[in-house]
Amino acid sequence: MSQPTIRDVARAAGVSKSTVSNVIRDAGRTTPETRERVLEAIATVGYRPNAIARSLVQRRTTTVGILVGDLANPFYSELAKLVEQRLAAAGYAAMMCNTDGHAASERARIESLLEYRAAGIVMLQTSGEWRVADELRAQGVPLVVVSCWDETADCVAVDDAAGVRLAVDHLLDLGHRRIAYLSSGLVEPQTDKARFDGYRRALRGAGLRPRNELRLRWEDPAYLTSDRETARGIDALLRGAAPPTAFVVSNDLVAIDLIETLEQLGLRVPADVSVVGFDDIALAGLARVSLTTVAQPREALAELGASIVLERIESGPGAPPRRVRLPPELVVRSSSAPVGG
Amino acid sequence: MSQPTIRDVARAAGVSKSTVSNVIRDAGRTTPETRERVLEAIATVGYRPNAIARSLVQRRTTTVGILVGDLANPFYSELAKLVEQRLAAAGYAAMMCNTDGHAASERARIESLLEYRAAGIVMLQTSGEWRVADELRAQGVPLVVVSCWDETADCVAVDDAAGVRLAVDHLLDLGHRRIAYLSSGLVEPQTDKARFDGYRRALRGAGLRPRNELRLRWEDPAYLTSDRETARGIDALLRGAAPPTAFVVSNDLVAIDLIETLEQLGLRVPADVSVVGFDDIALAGLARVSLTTVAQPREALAELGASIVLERIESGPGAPPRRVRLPPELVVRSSSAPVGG
DNA sequence: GTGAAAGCGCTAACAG
DNA sequence: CTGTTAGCGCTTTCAC
Repeated sequence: MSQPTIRDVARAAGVSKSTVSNVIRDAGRTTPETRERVLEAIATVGYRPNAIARSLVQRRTTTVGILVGDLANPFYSELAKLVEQRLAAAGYAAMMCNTDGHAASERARIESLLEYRAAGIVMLQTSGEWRVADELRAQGVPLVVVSCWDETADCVAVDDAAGVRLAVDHLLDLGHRRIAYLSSGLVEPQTDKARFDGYRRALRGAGLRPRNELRLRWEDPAYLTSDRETARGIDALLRGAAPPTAFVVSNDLVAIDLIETLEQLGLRVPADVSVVGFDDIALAGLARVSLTTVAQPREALAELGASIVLERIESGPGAPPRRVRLPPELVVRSSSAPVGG
Repeated sequence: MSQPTIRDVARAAGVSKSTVSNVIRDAGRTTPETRERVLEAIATVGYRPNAIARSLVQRRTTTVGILVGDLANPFYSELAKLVEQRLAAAGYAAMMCNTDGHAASERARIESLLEYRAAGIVMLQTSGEWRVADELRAQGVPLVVVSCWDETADCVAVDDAAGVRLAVDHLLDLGHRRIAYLSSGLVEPQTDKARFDGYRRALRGAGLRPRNELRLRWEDPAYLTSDRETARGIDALLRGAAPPTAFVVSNDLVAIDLIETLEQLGLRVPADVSVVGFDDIALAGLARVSLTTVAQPREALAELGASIVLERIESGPGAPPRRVRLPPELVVRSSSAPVGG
């Protein structure tokens, strides 16, 4: 036979279904004795509530979707873990969806979450290629975007411009004047734009003019596998007339990749070139890597992100938008040093 | 109003609920015209099937649980990603649960998955502290354990003993004779045992006697944060009468930690001491890290793990147990070198 | 080919 | 305080 139902419990305890339901949800008032009998019956028949049936009748689930671009990226997997833990603590289950960053699969995954009637959705990284937020709002499903700024939805992210400014100021303090900016397909265009703006403004603030040839982009970041074309580009840049003495990189993974590339080209980091990353993933702290970087407050991002969806789920729509911007922090390690070695 | 139901579609198309259901599932036979009308109605009312209702009536979900010890561990997050992708491709949703490696939370998470009536469960790492498999078998929920050997359930794992033997043989070839074994709380006791056995047998095979003082254990691995006590232990060992010239470590993360510790103690790797890890996480391949290690076939582990649960879910119980052991592969990088530098 | 009817397991009024 | 009733949205016989 299949799983025992509330009905089996009722029979075993000699009461009605509703009484059983009442003691399970401890709603209504039940005599201690009946309650006891029901509890016993539950134990003897080995009853386990059916969340599916409950969801159907209540017309709301306790499932929230977590959409993540690349779960193999340590920054996101850590965020995902933290969000999941917070949700679980509140009694929600997390449906995890890896989107690969493609709008198409993002769409498909959201469609699927809607069929499962997810009570809310947390996105870590969004393709930004279509109006997810509007779509979900139309369905009445709360959405919060974590770790990247989104004008159309609740979101919690680090202050990207301020973070990059921290990085640039640090390099300026070290005497660097020709500071390049390297971005990558690993960060959303929106976020990248904000970070680049921070870079530009920081330079301007120091009376320096951002130069176009110092803005680089690693289009298809093969993540820990330096690609040759970019390496050549960097090589050319460094052999040019006014080579950069430092790089601000929009992402730790790419920063580490850059360091590898530089060292393959025979340059020493930080003696010849300084590199500053963004994120402060665990890897950056390794003695062998020791990357100076801008740390994102991951715990806070996850905690707030989860809290906001839960709040929206539980207090219904109509609450004012919540957009939180958290302060970044510079972590100085040994990939940056005074200019000129 | 809330989401449109099959009933709204029926009304809009001027047919019955069952006819709509038939075209959705394309079961039964429907006239092309009726079918067309229904499809149109679906589009106009904006109908989206309710997976919850469907699951309830069919008494089976298309949800599978993924239990992972630590999603922040890159080895597991990559496995989790691969498993999720495979499941999604087959039309299943993944409920992700981080267990922290504690039996208590593992239990709680499984309880929750059972309430959601998960159709199957994939475990990446198990606490091994209670009989999960029996519990689940009693409930009729397929379980497959990925990446660690489990006698009581379907499982797919690398051949641990063979992997460590590869590592030891490599070190023997390099002339090492005093080879230490360092294990850690990061790997399940079961797995650790198998790996240690491989180590012992490999030594014996070379006519060497495994010595107790060369077996170390990093009890509470602070993962990328060398703890002092262990550092002292290693220091003592290396200053002893017959210090090891090489370490086989049961896990890459710990191997990297060990390298950091050794370098802090003033030893050079691999000049003074060789280190071989296990897993081949992305990190190990970084030029700055360049860890010689035993690679696990992650894609194959994930692919097989997912395929096996799906098979069990779809073909019901009674199928013979499936226990797959995959061959490991040695990846030689620069943390190992001939003895004596 | 299509529709009517009977639930899946549970909750939520509402009577008693 | 407990039981009866009426569904939640869908699938699935089984008549027509």
